[in-house]
Amino acid sequence: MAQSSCLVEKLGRFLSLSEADTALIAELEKDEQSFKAHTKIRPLGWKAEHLCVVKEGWLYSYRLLPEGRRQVLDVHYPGDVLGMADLPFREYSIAVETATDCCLCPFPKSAMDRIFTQSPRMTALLFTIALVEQTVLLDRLCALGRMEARERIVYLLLEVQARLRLAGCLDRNRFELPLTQTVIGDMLGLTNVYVSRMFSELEDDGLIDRDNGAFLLKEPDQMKTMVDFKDRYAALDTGWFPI
Amino acid sequence: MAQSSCLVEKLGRFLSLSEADTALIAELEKDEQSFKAHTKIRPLGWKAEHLCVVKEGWLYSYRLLPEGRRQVLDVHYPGDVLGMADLPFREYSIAVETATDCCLCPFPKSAMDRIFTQSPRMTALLFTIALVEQTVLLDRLCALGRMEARERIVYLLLEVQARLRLAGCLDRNRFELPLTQTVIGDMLGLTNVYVSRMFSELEDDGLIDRDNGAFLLKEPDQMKTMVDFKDRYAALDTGWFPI
DNA sequence: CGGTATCTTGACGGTGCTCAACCCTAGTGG
DNA sequence: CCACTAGGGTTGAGCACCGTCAAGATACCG
Repeated sequence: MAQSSCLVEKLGRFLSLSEADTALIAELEKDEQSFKAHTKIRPLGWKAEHLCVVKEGWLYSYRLLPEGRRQVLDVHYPGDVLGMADLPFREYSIAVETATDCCLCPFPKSAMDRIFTQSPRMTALLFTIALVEQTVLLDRLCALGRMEARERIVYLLLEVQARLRLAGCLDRNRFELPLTQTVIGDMLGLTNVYVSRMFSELEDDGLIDRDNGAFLLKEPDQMKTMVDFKDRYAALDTGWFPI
Repeated sequence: MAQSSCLVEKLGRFLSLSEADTALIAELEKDEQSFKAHTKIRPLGWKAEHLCVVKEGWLYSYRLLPEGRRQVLDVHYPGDVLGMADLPFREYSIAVETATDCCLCPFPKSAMDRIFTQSPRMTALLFTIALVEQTVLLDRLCALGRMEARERIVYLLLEVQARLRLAGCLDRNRFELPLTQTVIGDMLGLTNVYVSRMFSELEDDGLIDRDNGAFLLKEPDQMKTMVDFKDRYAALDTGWFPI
C-alpha cells in the first residue's frame, strides 16, 4: 500500500505519517498515465489546473528564450510533484519533457486545498519540501552566476548524486545520468561542446569515471571542497511543525 | 491599523482578508528593530528560529563561494518575509545585508505553525506567494544561464520596476535603485566594471536615463521584447483557494 | 580638507562560444 | 545482412564576450 505511492514514500522519509495523512497523499496517485522518452508533456498534456506526481522515469522542465535559446530549470525524479511552481498561475510558465520513459499521476489543483484544510502537518511538510527545492535552486543560481564551467559540471554531478541517494537509486556511488549533453548544457548555461570537453577533462584528471552514460565519482571529497557543496536534503528542522 | 503592517498590506493586494486573518498576520510585526545601511543582519542577527518582515528599506541576501566570490540571491523590499528559504534548516544558509537604513520585525518560526493550523486560507496565500517568488527566481536563472550581459541588465531593471510597482513605490516609471554596481554584478554574474559599461551603453542607446542613482526606462516595450519579460505579479490564480 | 567608497574608462588576456568535421551507436527499411 | 539515416558525442581552430588589472574621476563623510 505505502509502496504503491512514491510520494508517500518520499514524505515518509522526512516525517512519520498518520494513516489519515497517508490516505490523503496516496489519493493523489490514483490515476496514472505513461509517456515515451523525449516527448513534451506540456503545454499539450493537461490544462493548467493539474499537477502530477512522478511515479517513474526522468523528466526535465525548461523555458525557451528569444533566438532559440533554452534554459533547463530542473530535473525531476520519482516522488517529485510536477507543476507546483505553476500553481499560482492560470497559464503554464514552464515546459516539461521526458528524458526517459515515464509514468505520471495527474491530479487537480483543488486536491492541494484538501490537504491545506485537512492536515496542517502535511501542509507544513509540503511547504518545507518546496523550500528545500528552492534552496537547491539557489545553489544552482550560484553555480550559474559565479562558477566556471568545470565547477558547474562538478556541482551538477554532486547534486544529482545527492538527489539519487535520497531516492535510493544509488549503488556504490555509481549512477546513470540519462540526459544528453545538450540538456546538461542548457541546465548549466554552457554548450554541449563545452560540456563534452569538461567531462573529458574531469575524466583525464581522475576525478570521475564514465561508462556508457553511467558515472562514478572517484574523488567525491575533492569535488565537494572544489565547489563548497552542501547536501540540502540531510538534516531538516521539522521541530517547529504542528502535530 | 492595516496601515501599520506592510505584510497585511501586501497580502491584501492578492486576497481580501478576514479580521481574524488580519490579526494573525499583523501579530508578526509587533516587534521591530532598526538597522543602519550596509550592515550584516545575519548570521549575527538572530538565531535560525527567527524570520522577519521587512517594514522599511532595501536588503539583499547572498551566498559566499570559494575564493571570495559572492552570489547575490535576492533583493528584499518592504512587505517581504525574510528568512523563509531557511525555514527547513537548523542553520542559516543565506546571509543578509542592508542596502539602506532598514526597519525589520523579527518573529519566531513557530508563528508559522499558528498560521498553518488556524488559517488554511492564509496558508494557501503564503504558499502561493512563495511560489511566485520561486517563479521569479526561475526567470533569474534564465537570465544567468542564457542571456548576455546587456540583456541581464535590461532584465534586472524590468524586474525591479515590476516589483516596485507592486509595492507602489513608482512615480511615472522613475525609480531609485540603491544598490552598488558591485552588488548588481554579484546578482547577475558580472563584474562591477562590466555593469558600469552596460549601463553606459544602454544610456547611449537611448533605452534608459540615469540621474544620480535613479533610473527611467525610456523604451520599456523594446526592453521587454528584448528579454521576453513577463510580470509574474500580475494575474494570479487564487480561484482554487480554500475559504 | 583628507580619506574612503563608488563609478568610469582603457588595454589586454582568457574562458567558453561558433562553426565544422568526424566518429559511434541505434534504429529503420530494403 | 547491409545500406541509410539521425541523434549524440568528440575534437580542432578561430574569435568574441567579458574578466582582470590599473589609473583616474567623482561623490560622500568625518
